[in-house]
Amino acid sequence: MKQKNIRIKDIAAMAGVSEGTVDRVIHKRGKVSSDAADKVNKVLAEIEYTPNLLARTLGTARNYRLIAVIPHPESDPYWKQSFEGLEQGEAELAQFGITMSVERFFYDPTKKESFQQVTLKAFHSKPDGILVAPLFYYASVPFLKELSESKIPFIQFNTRIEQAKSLSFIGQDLFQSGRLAAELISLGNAGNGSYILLHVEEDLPNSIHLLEKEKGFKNYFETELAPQPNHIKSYTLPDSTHVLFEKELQSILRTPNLKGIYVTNSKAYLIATYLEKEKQQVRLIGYDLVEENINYLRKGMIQFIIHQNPKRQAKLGIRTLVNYLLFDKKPTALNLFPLEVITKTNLDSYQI
Amino acid sequence: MKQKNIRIKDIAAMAGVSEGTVDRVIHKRGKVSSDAADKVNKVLAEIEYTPNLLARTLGTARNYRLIAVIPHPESDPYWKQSFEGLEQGEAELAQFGITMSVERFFYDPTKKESFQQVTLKAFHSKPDGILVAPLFYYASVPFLKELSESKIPFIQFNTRIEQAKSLSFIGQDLFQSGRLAAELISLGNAGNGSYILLHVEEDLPNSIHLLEKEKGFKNYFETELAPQPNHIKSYTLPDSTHVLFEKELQSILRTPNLKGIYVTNSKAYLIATYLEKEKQQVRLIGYDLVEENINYLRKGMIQFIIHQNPKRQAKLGIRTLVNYLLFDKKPTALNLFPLEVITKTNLDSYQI
DNA sequence: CACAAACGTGTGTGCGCACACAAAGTTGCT
DNA sequence: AGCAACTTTGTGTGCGCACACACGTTTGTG
Repeated sequence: MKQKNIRIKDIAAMAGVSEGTVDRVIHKRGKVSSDAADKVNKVLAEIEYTPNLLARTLGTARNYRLIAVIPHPESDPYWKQSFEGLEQGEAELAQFGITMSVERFFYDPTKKESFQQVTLKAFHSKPDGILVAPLFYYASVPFLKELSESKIPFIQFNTRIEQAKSLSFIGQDLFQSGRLAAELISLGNAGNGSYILLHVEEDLPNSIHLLEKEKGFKNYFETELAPQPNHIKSYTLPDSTHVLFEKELQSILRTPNLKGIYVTNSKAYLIATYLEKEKQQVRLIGYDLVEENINYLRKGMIQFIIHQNPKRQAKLGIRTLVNYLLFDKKPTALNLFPLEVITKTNLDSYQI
Repeated sequence: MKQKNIRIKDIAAMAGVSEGTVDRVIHKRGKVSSDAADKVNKVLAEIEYTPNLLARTLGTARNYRLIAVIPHPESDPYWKQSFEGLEQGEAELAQFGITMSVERFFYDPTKKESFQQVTLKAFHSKPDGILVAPLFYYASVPFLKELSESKIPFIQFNTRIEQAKSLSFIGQDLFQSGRLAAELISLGNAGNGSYILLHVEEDLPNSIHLLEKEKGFKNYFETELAPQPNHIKSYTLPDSTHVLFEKELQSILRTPNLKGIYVTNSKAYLIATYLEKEKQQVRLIGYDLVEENINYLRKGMIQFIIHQNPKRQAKLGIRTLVNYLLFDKKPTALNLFPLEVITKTNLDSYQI
């Protein structure tokens, strides 16, 4: 005879008290004599009570309000994918009859002020939980601190502010990401060569995440390929519409013995366009499955894309917040996503 | 004012009938006058009714019995991971108070007879659903046909028998997998060279999945690297304890201008051991994150591992069957997993 | 035309839990 | 002792759905 799932009712019977008392003990609502509490706790210690999540949620499910703070989806295809992840996460909830609204607050990823403005608004609307991509370090610190102090649970994703006491961080280890890029760019290129690291269209001082990648990239060459005399240089390129963009890129491409270029964000396609025009053969590595990158990956102008899976990150963010709010499930503090390597050949297997 | 989630009760009110009638229409239980049915259908057409899965499951949830047919977990670390995936999937269910048992039927992956025996047993126990890894082609075809005929829903994973009418296939595109291996093995190796494809400890004629990989591997060289004069050869190696194993491997490793070896299963570490002993530098590519492979990946003796994520495959298999049985959700016929590329550097990001 | 069978429809119950509220028991104080 | 004020305990209700069952209506048959 199988031991069926144990219900509160069963526990009550075993302990010789009423269901209400068991409920009070489990939820620590007080108003229980130490005598009764002991009896219940004794039973709870023996058996392993796992509440039925279905029943729990069905009965309760008040209206939660979540806020997601991310860069504007139109600012970059990458953030568009995050946005879609939010939508998927929300749809998933609807299935379970959970009326949980996910409001989206967008900011301009190139403007710190825009981020500050939006986070202020988010904070004041007092949501039940927040999912935030804190791109700007100095603007994020006080905001996240405020959240902690007012006990609004929040999850960081994509970029991590370490000292913030978030429920969880969802994203990748960017230092390792840089190391991976270095490994892939140097693979099979025995002997000495020059490698370029490019930050394109970015406000570098404000972007810890890019600097992390740079550190990792250089670290790999130092630790793994030390005896080989490789030259690593990093550059920052302005907006591609800027007059200087082309000029500076041209001079970069004239680096002697240039073996590879590592673009630290999703803009590798800008470089690929150039290489194609000049018919120059250099190994090119970038980030994110955005359409332009995919095209150049297919053509063979980009060899590797490191995929961050923004969609899955956002979806998991929503799911994690829900689990916390509804089911009282504490997530792991660090949820590091795999560093996914995409090539021309396995690309299709990653398309949904 | 927000439109709350629409319930059966609401539909009943809108259509001017009772809840029971709506229920009968939705579930096509008959016993409804065409008059009443029309009214309900009209309402259903206007709104988008999404039943509350929580409530639905809570009320029903009879005891389902699933059977998983996989190679014995001790036969190979790979199958151990599948096994763990089954466990995780089952644990997930328990949370929701769903009493669904997942019985495991194991077979010896090197013995067709063992597979036949186990599948027969599985079939006769008349479960509500089956999850099967059909490694043996000829033994699988009649079994899967029987399942179809007796309307037992089943899901194939890992290996796919195309003509079988399974609910879904969960796994990878093995042809592409071979192509990917070819791309990675040839990367940066300009010019001509010799590449070896190795089937280790396998009963080749019975293993379509390995032949698919071989086809893909060769296809890549033909289509993508055609002008380069590369030599591709494939070999089959016996059990590593066999006297011939060492001898044959030695002769293979003496192939002139040998650039890379592609091992089509999880046994790449056997080759790595050898290369290490002989201090030979050859690019080595294999499958699966089993411990021995991981060690050699860390040492740099194996350059790439293609990861099949057996754990996630198995977990998803369970989940898919549950969704089908409990929620009446039809899965996609083909659920192709990404071909994940693991290197020394991104390995840690894949470890859980 | 009466009465049974077939059909159509509405109501009731339980799934397991959370939470509100009523009932019972205890204590303190005059 | 008597009563208020508090503490502890038990019972009831609803979440949305599936399904059983009872009631009401139509149709068929002798």
